[in-house]
Formats: sequence, C-alpha cells, structure tokens
Amino acid sequence: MEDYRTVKLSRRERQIMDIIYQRGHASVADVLEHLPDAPSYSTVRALLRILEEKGHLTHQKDGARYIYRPTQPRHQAGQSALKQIVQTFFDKSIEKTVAALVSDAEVSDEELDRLSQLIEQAKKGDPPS
Amino acid sequence: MEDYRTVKLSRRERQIMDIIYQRGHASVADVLEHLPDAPSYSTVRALLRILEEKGHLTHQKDGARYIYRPTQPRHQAGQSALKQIVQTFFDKSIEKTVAALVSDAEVSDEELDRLSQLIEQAKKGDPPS
DNA sequence: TTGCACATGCTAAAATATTAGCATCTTATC
DNA sequence: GATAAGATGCTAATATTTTAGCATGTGCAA
Repeated sequence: MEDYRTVKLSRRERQIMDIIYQRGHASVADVLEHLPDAPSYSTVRALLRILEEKGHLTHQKDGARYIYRPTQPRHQAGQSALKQIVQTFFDKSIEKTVAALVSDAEVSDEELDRLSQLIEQAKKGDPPS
Repeated sequence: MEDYRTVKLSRRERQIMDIIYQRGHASVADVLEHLPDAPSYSTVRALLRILEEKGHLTHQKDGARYIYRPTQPRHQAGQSALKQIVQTFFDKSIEKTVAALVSDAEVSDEELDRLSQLIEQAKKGDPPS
C-alpha cells in the first residue's frame, strides 16, 4: 500500500487529494476554492484529469458538472498516511504518537475518558495469540 | 506552523526531508541509499543544496563530507504533520485517530497498558480551566 | 608530498508539473 | 427550441523540478 502523500504525486496533486479526502468528494469549483494559492479553473481541471488517469480519483456526473471521489477508501488512505508519520517522526512507536496527540492542546477530560474506553476495548476485543 | 509535507516542497524534496527526519541526520550517501527510485549522486546533492537554500536543512562538515540536519525540530515537525493527518482523514478527531492507531495491527497488551497510563497522566497533569 | 578516493561547486540539459486559452457540449429557462 | 450560464475537452506555452557532467577541493595513506 503506497502512500500518495510521499511518493509519486506532485505538490499540487497532493494538495488536491487532501482536499478531496477531507471533504469526501468535490467539484472543480470546490477544489479551486480550497486550494492554497489558487490557480485557474483550467489548471484544476487538468490536475483532476491527471489524478483520474493515475487512478486516484473517479468522477460521476451531477447535472452539468463532475463530482470527483477518491478511489482508495478514506480509512485505508488514512491508515497508510498515519503509518508513514509514525515511522518518520515517532520511531515507529504508537505510544510516542499518541503522546504527541494528547499533549497537543485542548483535549477535554471527556475526550480522554473516551480514549481510555477505546483502549480498554482494544485490550478485550483483540486478544493476542 | 506550516507542514512541509503538504505545501511548497516538491516530491523529491519531501522524500528527502522524510528520510532525514527519520534518521535525524544524513550524508549525501545516506539519502541516496534510502531514496526510492534512487537518482544520481549529483541529483541528491543538488536537492540538498536547494533544501538548505529554502531553510529546511543545515549542514556541518564531517571530515570531507557534509552532514545534513533539519532546521525545524523533529517533534515540532511531527506535531505539524500529525495535525494535518488528523484534519484530512479523521475529521479533526483525536479519538478517531487513536482508534485507527490501535486498530492497526500488532499492538501488544503491554503497549495498550502504557497507553492507558499515558492518558491517565494527561488527565491529571493538564487539568482544564 | 604525491596520488588516489571521494567529497563538493557549478552549469546546463532533460523531464515533468503547472498553467492558460479556445472550442465545444450541457442544462435550465424563457 | 433559442439562448445564456457554466460546465468539460483538448492543445500548447511556461515554469519548475529533476537530472547529469565536468571541474575542483579535501583528507588519508604510501
């Protein structure tokens, strides 16, 4: 499973993929609106076409326009991206990564409680060997 | 705090930054060795020079050769990268992100215990309001 | 101190990414 | 069904990235 965020894709292509993953789907106008240093309409269309050619996006018609969606499921792309971050910045340690997440800032006690539950469930739900 | 992984840098530049962040520091040969679809020695040197010009790397001499290091601290770059992932793939939810982390695969019970402790500490150590 | 191995400095070519423009098609509305 | 608004298809120019090559410097060992 190769990570589009670090391999193969150009800067603009990645920016566009990120926008579409964040939103779930997007029209040309949507992408244009959210792209940093927004280029022209034509430019965005060209990039979307390329991303489709490369197999990262599909489109379907919605009235007169196209709606683009990722071909790889979001959760899968997320896992892959996360793995890459854990490897690059946190010595492949999930613990260090979670530490960074919870130390970040405004994590409420309620959220911390839910995290505890989450981890307890992981212990029970997925017992080793 | 801008994320070099999504903005500005080209594909090769990002790949190189990732390698250097993962290793902490690297010589030209180190980078070359770990770069996917490795190009020539000259190529890597040129890219390192550009990254230095852009302010993302510094070098120091070690005998005859250069050792490159990131200018932005690793933990800071990690936070930034993580934040970007959380936003793009997990609806800005730390909970969803941690869920993805612990569901990933081989997370031992010991590690889960340490995660629990981590979260308990976060609760006590950083009380709200 | 000379020569070799291996490093960098610099310049420029080649490939790729980014962009815009014009022609054409679609949809909704009058 | 004519038309205007707004979408895509296609082609080509421009900018940036990626690459290699040759000249030069550095350190170590004979």
